[in-house]
Amino acid sequence: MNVQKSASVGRPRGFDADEALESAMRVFWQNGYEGASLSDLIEAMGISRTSMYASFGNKEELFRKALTRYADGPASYGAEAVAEPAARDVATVFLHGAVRSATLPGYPTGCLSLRASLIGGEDSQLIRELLADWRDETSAMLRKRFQRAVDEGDLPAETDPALLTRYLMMIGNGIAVQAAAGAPRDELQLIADAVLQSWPPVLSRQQDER
Amino acid sequence: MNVQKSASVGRPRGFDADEALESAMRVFWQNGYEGASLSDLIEAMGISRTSMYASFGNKEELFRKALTRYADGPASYGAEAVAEPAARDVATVFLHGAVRSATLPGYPTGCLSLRASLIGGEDSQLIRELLADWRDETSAMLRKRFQRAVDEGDLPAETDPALLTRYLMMIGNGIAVQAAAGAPRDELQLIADAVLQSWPPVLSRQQDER
DNA sequence: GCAGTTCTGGATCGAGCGGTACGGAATCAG
DNA sequence: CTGATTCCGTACCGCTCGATCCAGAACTGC
Repeated sequence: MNVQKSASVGRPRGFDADEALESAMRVFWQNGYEGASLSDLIEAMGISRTSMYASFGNKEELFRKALTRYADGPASYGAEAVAEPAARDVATVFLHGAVRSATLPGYPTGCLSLRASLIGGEDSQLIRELLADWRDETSAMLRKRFQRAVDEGDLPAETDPALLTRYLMMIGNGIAVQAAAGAPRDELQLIADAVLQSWPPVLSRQQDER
Repeated sequence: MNVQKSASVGRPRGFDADEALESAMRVFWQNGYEGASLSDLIEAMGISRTSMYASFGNKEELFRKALTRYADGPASYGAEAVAEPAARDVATVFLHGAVRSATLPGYPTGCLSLRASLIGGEDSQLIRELLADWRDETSAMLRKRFQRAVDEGDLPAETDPALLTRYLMMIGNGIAVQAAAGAPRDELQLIADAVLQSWPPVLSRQQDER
């Protein structure tokens, strides 16, 4: 399932599979799944088509591996956030992580998941489902964490953990889009701080405020 | 520049150009620019390739016309918002419009601009610039409106109109992404109301709150 | 040195892309 | 009816897409 190991016998591999995957991740991050052609990918990876297929399977599997690398690297802030001791800290780490990840120097701006998933023809259906699954995993983590916070009295008893999660993910998505549109890190940082100033948000299902 | 009018002499056009453009808009909305192939488009429009080229020019011009239709129709809430009498009303109309537009029954969820612009190869560079220009127009409208509100004392004197605009656009983008991810309208409505509860946001450039 | 195995680069595949050429169909003015 | 004009459907263009074939290069064990 993982990257094909270079065998002990036979001609040794002429490139570093880890560096090649890093390069592929950046191309997918910049151009999305369909927007990244094989020619783009192998040029950035510095290897030939044949080597890519031998080492990574095909384009779809290459993307899966690049996404795993992304989730464990630049986008690991979700897992870090839920480990925080208080709900407010969870939100703080999550949003600051979103800002940092979306404006990493030397990397494309915004979020790989968003860039790759929003659009596409029928053939990238599997990719969109893969990315939806990944986002659902993050959502589930946050929801359980906020449920725990409610149980512990860390959040008001009437808090809806699922809705609060959606609120936080929505802000994170907005940050990623603005970063992709060219917003500088310091402005996004100020915006994230402003959002955190009114934590927790007033998400009442009962009354309509307007 | 606009849709080629059907001439007075010769064989009359066998389809309604307005209905065809509406169908094309939906396909672009659903699949983005590159994700919508000519075959998809003409099938949805119910016309042949030749008729599309004769009436709309080419794929890029068809998209431009679909975008204009989108901006004047489902996405006209930006222009409506800046006509409101107070800054708070501007934000309210803008966010409620974003929620409504992103969850219109019978239309794709989310925002056409986002779906079409986030990714793509080099050939869709012009399209991304076109969409960036459109978003910049909306930004400029809001910024000027908020500047006026500051001048009129409707907003605190230390408010940065550009940053406040970015904040509002960021929330709108987040709503669109969440809608595209399947969030129901009522949840997004609650989230938008929660954002509006803490209006105006505390966007101080001077002090860092953390 | 020699077989066996693995990696590599170039040529190439079928499919789908956006776009076009062309002849027939439908309508106008006379 | 005739000729001019315009619309429409089919077949096709060159190109790029993801993916594969194949011969040769580079390494290990013997």
